[in-house]
Amino acid sequence: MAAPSRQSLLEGLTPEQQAVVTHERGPLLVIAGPGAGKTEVMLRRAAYLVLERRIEPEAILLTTFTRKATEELRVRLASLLGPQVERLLIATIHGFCQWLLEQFPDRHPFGQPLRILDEHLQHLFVFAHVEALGLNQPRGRLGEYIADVIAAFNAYSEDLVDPEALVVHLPSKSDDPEALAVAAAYCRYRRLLDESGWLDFPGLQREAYRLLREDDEVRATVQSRFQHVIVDEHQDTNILQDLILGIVAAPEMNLCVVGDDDQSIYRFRGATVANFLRFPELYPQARRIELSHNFRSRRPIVQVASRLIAHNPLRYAKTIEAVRGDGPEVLLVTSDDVDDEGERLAALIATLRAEGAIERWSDVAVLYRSVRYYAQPLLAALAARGIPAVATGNGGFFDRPDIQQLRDLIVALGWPSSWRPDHFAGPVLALTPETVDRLAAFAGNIWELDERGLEALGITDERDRSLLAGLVALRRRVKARQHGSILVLIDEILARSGYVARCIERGDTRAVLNLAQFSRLAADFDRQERSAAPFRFGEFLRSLPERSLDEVEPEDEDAVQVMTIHQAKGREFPVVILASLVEGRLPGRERPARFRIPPELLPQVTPPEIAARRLTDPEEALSDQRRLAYVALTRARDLLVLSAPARIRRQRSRPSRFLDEMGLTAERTSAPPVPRLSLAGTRDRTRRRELGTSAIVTYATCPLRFYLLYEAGFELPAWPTVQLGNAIHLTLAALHRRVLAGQPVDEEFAADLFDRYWQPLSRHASARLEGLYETGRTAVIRYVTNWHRTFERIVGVEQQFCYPAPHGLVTGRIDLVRACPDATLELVDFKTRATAGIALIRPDFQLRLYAAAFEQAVQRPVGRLTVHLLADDREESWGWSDEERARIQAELAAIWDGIAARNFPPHPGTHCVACEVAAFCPAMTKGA
DNA sequence: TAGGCACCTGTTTTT
DNA sequence: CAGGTGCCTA
Repeated sequence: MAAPSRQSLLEGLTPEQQAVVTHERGPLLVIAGPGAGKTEVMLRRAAYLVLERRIEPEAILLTTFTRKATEELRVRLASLLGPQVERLLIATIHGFCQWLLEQFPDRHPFGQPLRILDEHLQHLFVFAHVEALGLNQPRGRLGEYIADVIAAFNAYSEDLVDPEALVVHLPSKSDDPEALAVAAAYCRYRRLLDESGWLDFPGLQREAYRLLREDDEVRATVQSRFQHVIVDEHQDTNILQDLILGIVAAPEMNLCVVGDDDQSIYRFRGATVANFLRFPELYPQARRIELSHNFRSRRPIVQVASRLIAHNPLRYAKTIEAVRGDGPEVLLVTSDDVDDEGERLAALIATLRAEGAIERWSDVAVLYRSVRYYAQPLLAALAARGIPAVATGNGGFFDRPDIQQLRDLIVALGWPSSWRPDHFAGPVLALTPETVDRLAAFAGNIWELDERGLEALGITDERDRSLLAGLVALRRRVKARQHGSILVLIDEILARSGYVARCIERGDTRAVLNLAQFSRLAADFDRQERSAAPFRFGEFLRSLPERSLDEVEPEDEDAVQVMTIHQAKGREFPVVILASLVEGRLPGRERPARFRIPPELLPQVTPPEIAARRLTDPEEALSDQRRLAYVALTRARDLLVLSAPARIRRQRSRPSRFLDEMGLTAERTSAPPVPRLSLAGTRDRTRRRELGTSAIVTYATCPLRFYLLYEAGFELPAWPTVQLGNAIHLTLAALHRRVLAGQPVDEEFAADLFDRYWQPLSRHASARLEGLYETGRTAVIRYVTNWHRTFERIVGVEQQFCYPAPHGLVTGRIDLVRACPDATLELVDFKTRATAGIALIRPDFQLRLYAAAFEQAVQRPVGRLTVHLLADDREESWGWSDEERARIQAELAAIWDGIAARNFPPHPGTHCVACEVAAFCPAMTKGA
């Protein structure tokens, strides 16, 4: 691929955009309004630094807000930079902190690998330690209380509140016993975390900040590596994050922050637009560039939005130019109350489609401040008209009957007295009505029945009987504590009932996605709670805040997009309807956080006036909501519809003050005329994505397996053989690294390494695991004995690569790279399975894929591809030719097309015996 | 203008 | 369930 020239990096950009790309050194503030093309400009700047200024890619740090955004940046930058993109650090700020801690494992007490509490794990952690934290007297529901407490903990951490100082000084500032209890709990929480070696998300940042500040060597290393720091979405950084970035960029201050003060909507989570607004004050030498062309929205939309946001007192004043020119006027839909509003909006959407203003339902997005609470009337009205809609942020995960039945079954397996007859009647088991009746009439203990007993009960259906007998057997395993994990129970129930296979067969992808989410929830539980006790799992589920989990929706349907304004951020739609513009909803009533930090207790890093304003100023709260409305308005490309009900339900209410501020009056109107739109070129491009080689190989063997594992994201019980594979993999990687470092290795060293990597994985001792341990240990020792002659040829270990294929980015890691006598490279992949199992995973395809990707990335010819079969103590090799390169590229393109077309049929074959999702597969279960 | 009672309503979410 | 709003009364 030819590298883009300076010319092409600047092509098609406005002079302001070009100035951002070519800015030489020193702090740079980029104020980028909506639709200003900021992502493209940022990426071109990064590419420009590498290609024109000859900055090493490693010297560039690019941070953004979400992981999804980092993926998008990586994929898009790959088309400018090629495989070099791998060498830049593109990460969320959390990701950067994690990277930093991993770089310096001996400079902090959190070990390696880091154990990070994600959202669910943090909830579980607090839930598991309620009593130790002194929080066992919750006010209201336990789940809500834990959520509030966690919010307080995270706020304390991110504002660098010293826990000891908090308990000492809070009593003089506050007489709220609850707040005092939470402060004390925070102290214990921090101590518990430290003792157990877990890091929560704020802890990750706090620890990175501490290292950067207190450890001169870490700071010097990091500062000398990153000569350029580019920060996306800077208006949504919090105080701690901004401090971290400031230190990293400190020596030369090549700190480029990109953002829009008008789109800062994460205040409730600790983000401070002040970081962005104070940038010129903090760095007086900073250059300031405004990107004020809007390439997205028609002029009336830009005008209305600009008029609204001008009412915010603290902002950079800006004039935005609507490049796309004039368009239809903004529509105002009035209604009696929120039920009426739903009706009218549904009718409007139907009309838009009927009159050809839009071509697809998904051209329309309806935005609410809260989908959970506000969207029901619209969803009902759409459903009544048969208009498809997806509502993200609906909180309805546990409303699904299948999820309920699965949950009830699991709890009942461990705690039979929780069993109620109606738990039998659900879609997962799908028992016949007669069976359900018989079971409901039965007064005894179902778990004590065997197959004959079930027959005696009058259960005649053979499938029902064997399914129930299977559950009884499972209950016995649980009772004997032999089941291992909650994940095993889910897997067994889904496999025995055939529910997943039935869902796949009738195309119910929604069910599959939600079952996968349930499996992830259980995997989190298993990771934190080693008890595997169903009762505890039930308690955990009950402890989750009400409606805190969304029902997962399939993305690919053509459906009206109903979502929260927060979720719409960064996206665009031809038609946007901003609904429920009524006082009390947008703007809503400000409710202060349950546990507040007295500003006096904040450490000196925060200017007190900012701390105070962020937390308490009602004017700032209103500004925040105005920004929220602004974000919503500016999502629209062609048509913006505002909807203002006269009341919420019965109580009188007023139309949102924001309507006045936009210069619109909420006069009652009849149905507004529908304008004609020309939507040419407004379609979202299909998202180019990043795929690992293992995912691609999986698709190549069986698209359905790929779907279940990588699209739906099923968590499955770890098969013992997978444990073995992991341990061997880690062992060989460490062994090879040592060889590469020029240090001696022998059999004893290899065996010790294996012991180290095996032990943490074996929780339950069993004969099976003992056998696997012996197998692994032997294989590793034998490898050193018989293959040490190849060690001198090792030139790369666990070599990462990425390959910008035409359809997306392929990433992967090669176990081992050896030099060949003819100066070509040999790529080696280690396999634990015996030859019989090997044919099933297409190692030749995998290695050719590696070769195609790797030779691009390192620009050295690959001559030989090798699979090392540890179980058989032998290697198998292939050559690598132009012909094969062409073939693999064609195959890769076909795979990518298949994934993009969402084509996921099962591909049955001999490999199915080794497939962990065979029991979910219609092709397998039908035959059986 | 203050006080009391009835009635209504009910954030946002990423790492 | 709990806190706030609005209406009514004194």
